[in-house]
Amino acid sequence: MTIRLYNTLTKRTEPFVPLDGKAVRIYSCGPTVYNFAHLGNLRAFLFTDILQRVLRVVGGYNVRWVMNITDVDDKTILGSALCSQTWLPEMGGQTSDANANLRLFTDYYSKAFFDDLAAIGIQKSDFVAIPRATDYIAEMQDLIRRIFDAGFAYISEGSIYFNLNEWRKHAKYGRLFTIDAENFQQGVRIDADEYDRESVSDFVLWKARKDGEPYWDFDINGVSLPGRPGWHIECSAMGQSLLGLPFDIHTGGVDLRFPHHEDEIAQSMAGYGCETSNFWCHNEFLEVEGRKMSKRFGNFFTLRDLMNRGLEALDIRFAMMSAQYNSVLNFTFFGIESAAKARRRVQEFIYDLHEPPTAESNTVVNTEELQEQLYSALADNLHTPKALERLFAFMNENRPINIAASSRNALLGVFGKMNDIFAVWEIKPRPSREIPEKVKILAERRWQAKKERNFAEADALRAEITLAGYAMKDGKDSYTLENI
RNA sequence: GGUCUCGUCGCCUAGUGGCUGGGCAGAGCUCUGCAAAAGCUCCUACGGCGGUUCGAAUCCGCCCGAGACCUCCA
Repeated sequence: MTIRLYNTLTKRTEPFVPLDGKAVRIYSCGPTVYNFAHLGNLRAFLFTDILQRVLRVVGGYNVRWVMNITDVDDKTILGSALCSQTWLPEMGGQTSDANANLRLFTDYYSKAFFDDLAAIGIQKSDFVAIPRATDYIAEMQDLIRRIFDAGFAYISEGSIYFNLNEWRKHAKYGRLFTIDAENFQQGVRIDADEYDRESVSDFVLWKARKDGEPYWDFDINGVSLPGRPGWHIECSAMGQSLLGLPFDIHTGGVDLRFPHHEDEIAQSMAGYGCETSNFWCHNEFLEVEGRKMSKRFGNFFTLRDLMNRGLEALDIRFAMMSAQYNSVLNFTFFGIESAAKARRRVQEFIYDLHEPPTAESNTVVNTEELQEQLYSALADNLHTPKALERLFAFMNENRPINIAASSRNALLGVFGKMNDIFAVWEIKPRPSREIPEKVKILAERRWQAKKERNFAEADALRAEITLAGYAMKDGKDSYTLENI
């Protein structure tokens, strides 16, 4: 099925076709590993996960997915510096080698990042590579040399800058974002950078070494410029190295459109002489309890924070799918509860489909039509809310018990396909719970007591069963025991 | 100041000019000593004011309100 995606480059929703007609090459801006992933990060990663899953399952494509890890920047350097407040004992012992400290620090958060990915159902095996920026320093330097040789970079105070004024004479700057240079609000963050720049809008390609900070040697144009890469250059170099330019889809949060992605386009065009990506797809931000997530508002959460509160990662994954990726999502605790219940309802439906049919099971289901509806919703710019609506509408119209045996496998197939994308259910029979013998006996005694209308005794036994961690649910002629 | 997005049932999220979207919450019923689960039923909203139209939540205008981005925050 043809998939349509909103392309920030053309500002239109367009049918997607891989450039080489076969495999889809996706590059996603990954995390800067200076802290644990927060909800906003998760939304960005989940968006790309859904994207690549839809391309595989609905589009039938092979996908080559790369997500980078930024392990060198101001924050990671700050965090790994000697005497840093954020250095944890678990990271190991610091030495006088700043590069080694940086590695220890970012290793720690990279590992945490992979754990978080696994928790929210993103499989490492779906990536062809998860490159770390510091493993591609040579490639970045090569690109910087190319840009310099092409005349679009200059050296100042030991740093190298991209010359935007020069670049603007050759190409459009502002492909993803309407840039009105006259109206840049002056003075907010500009002063934060102590390096000299020719123009206020030039961005750094290579930052001069500072005392006590990590650095890499770099010889360019006959001079030695020890230092470290700028942020934007990382993605350009890794994208080219691992996927080749132009690739099919570049993803990231809306905030990255400018300047990060804009600069990436300029760099790659200036240095490699080619476009970066055919499609640019950006996920919107999320709000938490109606406000922008911020420590100031007390609504800033990492995945770990939420799991420590007893929330399930897959409920969070499911909740994120209740809004389309390119609209602002209001993340609330009530919303998580809603998501948890809705998710469980689907799971129960799947379990029930595995139960043996009865005499009532004679509804033949048009599974092709259902799948078509679900697929076309997802193919429509990853419209997960629409797909879920169709799924629930179907469930409302059909009870599992009534569905004919002949339809069940096909229907489970459809649910399986959905789960290949949503990845929050299990497609198998209801697991039989191992109930401790002790609890079984208590339950049996209570059932007897109840039949004898000895309710005081029954209630006492129910309390014991509850204490043991089980809920006893009475039916008409039998009861069930469930884990609490 | 510039650019842009959005205001839908208690909450969250869809939406086509006309045929009451979905989830969660809530209400009633069935069931029922209690509790829970499950099933059935109900819950007709679209920021305000004008306009276009036979008909608008959906198109146009104005207003009000919320939010985002504007040089390294996903």
